[in-house]
Amino acid sequence: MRSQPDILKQSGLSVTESRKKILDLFLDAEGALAHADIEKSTLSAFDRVTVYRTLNTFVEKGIIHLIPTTDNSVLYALCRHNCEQGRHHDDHVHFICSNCDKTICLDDVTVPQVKLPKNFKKEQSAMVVTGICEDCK
Amino acid sequence: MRSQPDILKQSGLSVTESRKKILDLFLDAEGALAHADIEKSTLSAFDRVTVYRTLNTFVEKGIIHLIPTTDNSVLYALCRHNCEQGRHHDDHVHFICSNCDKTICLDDVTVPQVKLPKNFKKEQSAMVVTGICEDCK
DNA sequence: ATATTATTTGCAACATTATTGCAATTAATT
DNA sequence: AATTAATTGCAATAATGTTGCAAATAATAT
Repeated sequence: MRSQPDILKQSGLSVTESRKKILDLFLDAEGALAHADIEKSTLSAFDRVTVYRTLNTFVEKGIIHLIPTTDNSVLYALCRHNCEQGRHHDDHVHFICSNCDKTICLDDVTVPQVKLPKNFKKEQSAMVVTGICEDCK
Repeated sequence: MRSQPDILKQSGLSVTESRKKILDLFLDAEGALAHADIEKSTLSAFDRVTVYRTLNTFVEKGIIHLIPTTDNSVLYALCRHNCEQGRHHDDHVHFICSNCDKTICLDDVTVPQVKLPKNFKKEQSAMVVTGICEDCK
């Protein structure tokens, strides 16, 4: 298993306290994290701005990916598979539990292909399923 | 074709200027609208707060539905099919053009079923495809 | 190991987006 | 037309996100 310094170096990033700590949170998290979760977990050890910048950097480098939501929130989750900068192999379904509100990456459930109307060209597709997760059942 | 007063009355809502106007915008729109679009289109005829409240009310009543996005934006689109309060038959794929940024409801493309892991219970599912739309091709 | 260079961080200020209470207005009901 | 109920606008507040710049830290070269 790769350590945070490895992951950071592989992405060409300086290894800093905040990046290590935030990456740790993702490695430990079962599901997705929001900016607010990270601020809470780090007990404001870092400035809000640092958290924003770190998350953006991680997305750019393909360490984490964005998850679609229907409210005005931004959710991030680790790219478990081999994502590269820019091109994500983020082809799994996301599950949002309507009871505990956790967002879980269903890494083994692949987003199915759909046939688009003529003259539409697909780049990426994402799928979000809401319902009751295994823990809340 | 139903007029805005009909739609509003059927949902048990008072017929007001702002609701008629905002509903009109959705009826005319080809795709999805954001709060900002509505403020722009109404040229600030209504207070921002009214727009927020109207959109929330429309979602509650099943007149419009939310579309998942990966940025911190909230997108709304008309429920073309027979949505009821609470239960949406919002089973079509949404397409976001990465060139013109428009969001289009692909009413004829149904969200495919996926098999969830054991102990997950599905309620709703949504799918968003990004790419180049027919107009930008 | 230390000095230099490059990168990152924190602070302050600002911008945008969203929410709440309450009085005034408008719509629905009698 | 009068009464009641619902909606709106305003003001204040909260939450969320961005930018410039100096100080601090990490990476690199000596």
